[in-house]
Amino acid sequence: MYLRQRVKVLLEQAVSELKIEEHWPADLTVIPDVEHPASPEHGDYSTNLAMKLAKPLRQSPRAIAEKLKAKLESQGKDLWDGVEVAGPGFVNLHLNPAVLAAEVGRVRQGGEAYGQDTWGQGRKLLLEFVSANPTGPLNIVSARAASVGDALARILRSQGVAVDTEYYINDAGNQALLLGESLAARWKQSQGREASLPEEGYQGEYITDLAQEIARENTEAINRMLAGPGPDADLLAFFKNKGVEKIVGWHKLALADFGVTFTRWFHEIDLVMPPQGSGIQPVETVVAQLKDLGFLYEKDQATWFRSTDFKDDKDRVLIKNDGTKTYLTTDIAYHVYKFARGYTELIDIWGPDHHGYIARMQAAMLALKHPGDAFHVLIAQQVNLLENGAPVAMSKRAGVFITMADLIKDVGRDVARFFFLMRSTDAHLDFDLDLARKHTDENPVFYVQYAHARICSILAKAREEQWTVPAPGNGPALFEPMVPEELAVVRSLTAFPEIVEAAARNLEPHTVAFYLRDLATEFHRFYTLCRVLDPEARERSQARLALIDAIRIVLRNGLDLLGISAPEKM
RNA sequence: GCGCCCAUAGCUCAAUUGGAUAGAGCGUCUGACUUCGGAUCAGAAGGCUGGGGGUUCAACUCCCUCUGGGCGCACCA
Repeated sequence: MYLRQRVKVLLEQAVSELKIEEHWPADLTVIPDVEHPASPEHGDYSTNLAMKLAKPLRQSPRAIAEKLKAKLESQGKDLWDGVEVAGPGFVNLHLNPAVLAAEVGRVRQGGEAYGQDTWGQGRKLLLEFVSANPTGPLNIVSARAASVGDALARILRSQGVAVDTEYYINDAGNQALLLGESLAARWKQSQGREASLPEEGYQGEYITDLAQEIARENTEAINRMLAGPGPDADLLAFFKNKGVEKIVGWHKLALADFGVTFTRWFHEIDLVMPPQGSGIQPVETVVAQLKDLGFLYEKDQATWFRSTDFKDDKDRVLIKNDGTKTYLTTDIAYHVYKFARGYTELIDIWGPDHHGYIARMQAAMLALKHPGDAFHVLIAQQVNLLENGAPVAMSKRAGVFITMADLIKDVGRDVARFFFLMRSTDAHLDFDLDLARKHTDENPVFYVQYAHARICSILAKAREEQWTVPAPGNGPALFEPMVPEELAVVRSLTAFPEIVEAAARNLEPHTVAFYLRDLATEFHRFYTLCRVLDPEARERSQARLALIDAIRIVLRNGLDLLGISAPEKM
């Protein structure tokens, strides 16, 4: 049990005892907030419990705080250096430095598992992200979504949540058709035949290149089609299928280069025509369900879903008057299929242009009786690439843009990931390419990695010089009193599990990135002021070796949660 | 016009989800090791948290309103 959890338990015990002794109402339920005060004078932990109880108990917060203080003092005697009531009714808890020192051993004993927890066990979650149309290379927003999704998966898993990740390939709709038409047109043009790109077709140069590539690899098949009964239709379908396959291949490659893998790549087409034995309910089933539930109606020869029953702005068409289904229809079926596979929670990460889409999908999930909190959408906001202080102009339509693969090649995997994870997901992000390219102290990712490498270097030197590094768990405790820099860094170490837990609960991976930067700062400060290997003070040196080893572990574990490497040398 | 997101130091962003004196990085200025990695550290300057009103012990955080930005508002995806 991590430190704060122990404090919470003590607090809960105190309340339940006071309930009896003070005749507090038995049905009194409070969840104690135990937090780190902003100011160190206010202790290691502090709770606002007394203020929260003031109203239901009709007593002054300070009086309640005094009672809590007395209880805590007697119960956790060996934990505290002091307990005090402060301000309007805070109870501030100062930890005994020996307790803090012991945490170093706990970190080292935990090793890779330090920071992991089990409260998420029993949750079965499907995280869907990127899911870009297979009509062109992945863009920068996809890179951001990939960073966030992958980090979230790692963070949630570390808390015991069973997470699968999935990529949805939109290969059954208009966009895929347009891709096929664009490819076919470009190929025909290359053959000197009359053809023009469709109105909304894809114009990028990669289309022309891809068309050539497909033609080159499939000359026989194409010749057969040309000689067949319906060459145009055959060619369209052929180029569509081959094009999607190729582009999905690009996506897989770019993501693999980025260190992002998915449990499953799911094809939209499988909902339209479920493969034999797949157990997938075709999209019509969902339409029928919604109809049975009374949420559908006919208007203007189309079938509408009354999503306004669930707070959507307007009702949505599911089946168009030409008989085909909208994107939403298949997407609803997809999400139903996610639930059908036993996932109790769905999280989707969407691009900024889809936020208007959230309400209708939530409406559908509610209509189909899935609890409102079982489906959650995160928006990965827009990314502006900056170069020489000015935005990099990009136009997807014209095919002029920097792809995810370009970016990774340019700045590297670790830098790209860290930059994306330095911002909260739903905030716009300015990505400074010049800064990202710099391998200097200005680049924040190196600051954190450098701390790790520096520690590894000291540990290597210690081995070289035959220092004994105390074994995890039973090494000498840090001597007392610890200097302020040591105390500060140990406090940061004890906060790590709390940070990861909060990041998982709130789906905010960026807090881990901020934490790591702060921890690196604490270490660098400690390093500057405190010599680790000092022949004049062997015992203290051993304690400090244990300390930096604990820091190393937390830095590595934290970087790992973000999918970023922890180099031993730089 | 309607809906959602955003507005915090010169710039880019945090703020433990309603907690105590709003914090970092970059930039600017001033400093620091003869020794474990200077990709480092210390200090200074910098703020009416866009404006106004409200809710309460407590508001950057919640509610209302105004201003200024972004994005949506398809029988596209």
